[in-house]
Amino acid sequence: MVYRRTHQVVKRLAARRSAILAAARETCAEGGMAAVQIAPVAVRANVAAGTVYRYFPSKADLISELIADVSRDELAAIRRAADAAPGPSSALAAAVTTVAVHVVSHRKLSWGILAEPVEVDVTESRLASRREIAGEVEARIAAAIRAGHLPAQDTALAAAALLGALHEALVGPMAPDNLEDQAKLRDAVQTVTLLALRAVGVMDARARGLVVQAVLPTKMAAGA
Amino acid sequence: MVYRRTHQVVKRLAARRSAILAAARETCAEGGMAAVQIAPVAVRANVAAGTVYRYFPSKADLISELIADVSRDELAAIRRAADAAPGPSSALAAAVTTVAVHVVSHRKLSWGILAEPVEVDVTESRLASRREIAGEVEARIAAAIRAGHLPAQDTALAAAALLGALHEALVGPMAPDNLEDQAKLRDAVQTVTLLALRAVGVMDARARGLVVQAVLPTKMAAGA
DNA sequence: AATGAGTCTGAACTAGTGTTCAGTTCTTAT
DNA sequence: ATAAGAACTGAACACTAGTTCAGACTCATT
Repeated sequence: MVYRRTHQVVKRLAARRSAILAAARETCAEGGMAAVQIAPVAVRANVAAGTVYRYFPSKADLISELIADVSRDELAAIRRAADAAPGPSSALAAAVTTVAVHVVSHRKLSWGILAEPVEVDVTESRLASRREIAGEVEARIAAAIRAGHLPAQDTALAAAALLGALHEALVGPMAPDNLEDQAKLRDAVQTVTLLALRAVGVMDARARGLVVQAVLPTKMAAGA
Repeated sequence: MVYRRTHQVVKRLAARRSAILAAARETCAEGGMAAVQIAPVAVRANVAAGTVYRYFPSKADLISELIADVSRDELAAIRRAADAAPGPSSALAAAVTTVAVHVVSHRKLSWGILAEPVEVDVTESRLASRREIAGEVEARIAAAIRAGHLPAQDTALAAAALLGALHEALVGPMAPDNLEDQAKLRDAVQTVTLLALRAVGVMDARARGLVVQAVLPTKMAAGA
């Protein structure tokens, strides 16, 4: 007798896998990466600890997938925002604003995905995630340069620096902790976006205009 | 009979303490923070594991002191460089350049001090360290603003963003890994310093001049 | 219904390190 | 020289989480 997975079973398995990943994501959003331990995640996903290992070979794999997952969403949001912009400069501004809004909206999650200490080795996955996001930003910078809106420069270094500025100022340990207030949060996003754009050579006055344009239509409390 | 510590003994104890800290520092510089474990550090300092605990209550304390120690040196170097500059703008450029040169010269150590995962909790100490450095940079930014060389802005956020840009571009996982080459390393430092200064509003042409001035006199391979 | 393959459970196992402490060695003061 | 306090040693201990696995359960096939 050959046992064959019925469609229903396949769906259930997929659902369970998603549930585990979702539980990990929620746990990370609430308590940071340190809280993402097998036992609590399993409880949250309504499975036993051992079951997690039927879906993910190890904790490192689970977290790596979590990172990839979150990055995928982030990247999609960046592309959507940038593609909707009228020109290369606004596209760059939109991309940067999107990142800024995302990280302030889910600070613990972002911190966990980006930089928070983890016991297991997820450097590979984090690196890939950063490369994806940085690559997208780099492409937008390059486009703005080609359009003559920015001075020629090392786009890879510029993209890395730009993202580093956003992250450190908005989600790092130095980030202001009173960002509960919507107005202040908005201010912070605008200020940092402005800084980031100036860094790559957008003229100050022009940058202000772009940032205001880009921030206004963005939903500040955009869901995951 | 009262045992009293003789001067010689006091000196030996202090020397041993320093030796342990130095061993920790070297270990971190070579293998990152992950390599800073009690046993290896003890071996390197020529003491037994237990002895470490006569000088530091716990590993967390040891690492915290290490972080404070490195930060102290860094801060001193920044102040020295900035104070030697002729005006507020050059002082800021000198400060930024100093940070850039330091981090690229000791990348593993910097990464370990700044952000590398550690098992024990050293967030307090890292936060303090960042606040010190950021505070100094912030003061220099504020001075340049007062002198009318920079537009008014949130100096705290600007300092955080500026340092974030340097760190991410030069020591983070995205940093180019071919920085062995002195020339490329120098280029990277210049490029990123330029970006950082532009971010806070230094005009592009002026920034180039300041950076060249600041980079030239700096010893690229400055010792710890 | 019976059967066997697939899946789930959760207590037990494992591994790697920080930490302790009884015994040893060194130093000081008489 | 000797006693007592201080410092040092390093093997043993403890703790924390990730991982495993034998048995229980569920589901597809005949």
